Amino acid sequence: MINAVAVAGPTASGKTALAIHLAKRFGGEIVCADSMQIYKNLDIATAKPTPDELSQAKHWLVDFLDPGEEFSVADYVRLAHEAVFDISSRGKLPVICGGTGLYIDSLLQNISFSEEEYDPEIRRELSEIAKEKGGRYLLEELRKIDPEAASKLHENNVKRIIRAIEVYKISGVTFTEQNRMSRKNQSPYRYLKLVIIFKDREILYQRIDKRVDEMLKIGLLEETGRVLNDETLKTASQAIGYKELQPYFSGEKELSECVENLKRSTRRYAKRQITWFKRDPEAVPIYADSGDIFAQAEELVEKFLKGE
RNA sequence: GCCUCUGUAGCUCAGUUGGUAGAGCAGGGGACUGAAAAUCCCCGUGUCAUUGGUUCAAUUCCGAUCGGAGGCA
Repeated sequence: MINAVAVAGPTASGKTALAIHLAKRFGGEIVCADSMQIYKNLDIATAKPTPDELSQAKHWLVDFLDPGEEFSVADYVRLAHEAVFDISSRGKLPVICGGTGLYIDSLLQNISFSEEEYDPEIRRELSEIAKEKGGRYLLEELRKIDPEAASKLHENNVKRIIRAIEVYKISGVTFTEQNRMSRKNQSPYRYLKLVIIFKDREILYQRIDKRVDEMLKIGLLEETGRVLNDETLKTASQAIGYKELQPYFSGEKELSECVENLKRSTRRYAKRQITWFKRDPEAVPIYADSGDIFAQAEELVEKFLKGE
């Protein structure tokens, strides 16, 4: 079994600083678990670790992918396993840090993803059908092949319906069955998953507002201008920041209004992250509004490394 | 000082020809296996400013008081 520590939590909760602290304290290296910080050139909006922070601990999977490239959990898990194995093989402690719950859990729980099991062509066709006949129709199609998956999806969630049908069309295995299979391989990790919690959400929201203002000061507008001109962007164009500021660049809205929207989007994102993290019974909470998260985390990691 | 308008959910407001009220936004809860910073679902009780009066019944009508906005001088 490989020991690994994960630092999770909502955006602006202080994950980056905590992970660096733990890496220094326990001889660790950081593996990023953030779906946006992986991209090159998107620095400010993604709150990527600064050059100074990057120099304090070795980081993996940050700032390495061209923003024109597509990326998915499957890609992430493959690369992250490699990184964790590499770190561990040299006697260092892998510290997985990021806000993308799906990535963290898929890695730690060793969810299996087979090769090449997605097809943009099928997605395009299915989304055409959804547009013409509606999500309800697609959902009924799915019900014929995988009633269990269909029962869990709402007709408006076209993206998920499409994915479930796609899996069956490509592999002949239902989405439900495929998910079951994906959990068959035991995890090679013994892990401690820390989650930063704010009991008083207002405090987190204040930090978010402050950080957005800070991003604007250090050049978020310039970065956004560059990003908006780049039409090759795929996944990266979904990053919070650029899409909220876009109406300012097109002259449709005042900057102040866009900034408010950006703060709101970030708050809502944080809320979704909180929902994700708090349902995991394995997560160990550390409380950010009632004390020193460094000290709390250190103590927990020490115990974990000792074997309990 | 006088006149007019106004005071209803955190905010902006609607409404009840008198039977204790509802939208948008904000916010809250939840789902989540190849786009996940994405995608999707669910959630509106609040001293109807305060205080008297009329009434079987007042947030709704009347008076006073206290806020706010505008006008006159």
